[in-house]
Amino acid sequence: MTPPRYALVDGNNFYVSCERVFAPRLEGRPVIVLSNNDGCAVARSEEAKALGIRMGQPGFEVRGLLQRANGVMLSSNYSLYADMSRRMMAVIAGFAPEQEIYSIDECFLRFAGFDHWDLEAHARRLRKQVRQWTGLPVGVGIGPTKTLAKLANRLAKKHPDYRSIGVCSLDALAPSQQEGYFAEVAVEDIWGVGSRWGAKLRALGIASALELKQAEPSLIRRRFGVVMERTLRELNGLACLSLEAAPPPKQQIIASRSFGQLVTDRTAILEATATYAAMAGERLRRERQASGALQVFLGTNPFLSKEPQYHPAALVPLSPPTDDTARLIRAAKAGVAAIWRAGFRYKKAGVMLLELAPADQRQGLLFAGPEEDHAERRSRLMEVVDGLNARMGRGAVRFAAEGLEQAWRMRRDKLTPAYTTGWASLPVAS
DNA sequence: TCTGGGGTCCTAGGACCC
DNA sequence: TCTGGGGTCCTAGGACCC
Repeated sequence: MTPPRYALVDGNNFYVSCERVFAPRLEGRPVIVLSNNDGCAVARSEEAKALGIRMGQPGFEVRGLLQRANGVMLSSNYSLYADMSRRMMAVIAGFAPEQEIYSIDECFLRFAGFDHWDLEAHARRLRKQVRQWTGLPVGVGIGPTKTLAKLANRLAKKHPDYRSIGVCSLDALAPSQQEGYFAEVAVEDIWGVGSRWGAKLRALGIASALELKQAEPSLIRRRFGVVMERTLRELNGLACLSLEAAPPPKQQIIASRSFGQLVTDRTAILEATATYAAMAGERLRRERQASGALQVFLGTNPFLSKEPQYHPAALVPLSPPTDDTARLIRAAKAGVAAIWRAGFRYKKAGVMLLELAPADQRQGLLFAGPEEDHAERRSRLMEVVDGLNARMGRGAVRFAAEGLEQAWRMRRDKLTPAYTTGWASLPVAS
């Protein structure tokens, strides 16, 4: 029996593709989707890439270019992408016994005991099905390890030999053919090699996937550590990374945002951090965890180098650990009280929940205060709040501390409708 | 005017202990 | 002439991912 095969399936230009499903006017034009606060490009259509717009490039830098090319700039519509992702992942799940959802637009599949299958043909059917049922284009790469599946996926999407098919299986290639392709892949395009390591590898004369594959493992281990050595071994077909079908419990939860405008007002900071504490709390309860410590952090705008900079943080212990938004907000306020200073223009604030542990294994207190006596009622209250917000939209029910006006909220000037998750925004076919 | 947010893992070094 | 060695825990920083 041959060893298992891995596939990596991912959505092409995922956020842009999600938008295009519901807005045919975006077809054939340069389109970019901006990060939160309408900051930088996080997704680009092929036409936008052809214009030279880079990943992470600030929106204001490309506005003119995009306008001249009849292009479109959109705010990110995260609830739309999350919903489209769920649909896409569900369709893909029907094609393999094991699936690891790796990010909003990618998943790994593992095929063990599929010796007599034509996985490439299988992947083509998968691709067609996803397109038909969700409207989303995906690419598929297949290989004996996750790293090789990633590399094959890259070929499937970028290489002229594969682009039109959208599927690439390394198994279909003779070793010499594989080497030819590997030689064409830049070393920083390998999964696990970023720009820093890429530069260091190049300094050692290792510039392509082929050269890393053929490098001396002990040298790589010594200079780059165990992670890179694993990458090297995976490139050589030795599976070092397993499929994680069930996501491990989170170790920390972060909720943070940049402000729409610079903030000098203490009340605004308090409202914002209360809002982030509530967001983090909601995620915490969804994970069925409780937090033993909360950290609040603030920051000025590091791009304004002439302004005084201040990036404080405060850690507030939560004893006993909690998943109650009211307590998280109280802790966040205490944190802000400790670090807030007048005279700075703040750009960003956030809340981190740390020391997470399963909510049902919380250690009892020897001397329980009135707080604990109410724990049962509190957790029922939070359930109701979460339920209402899930049904009626985030913020339908919220704590007064989060503020009403929320003038500090991030910019989302170019937001598309909630096509799939809001009744009022359902597209109408006529 | 204008530059995101949310995560993980590894390593080195210091403190502390025996 | 000449200052041990090893283990654990914690933290900060650096790298990576999407």
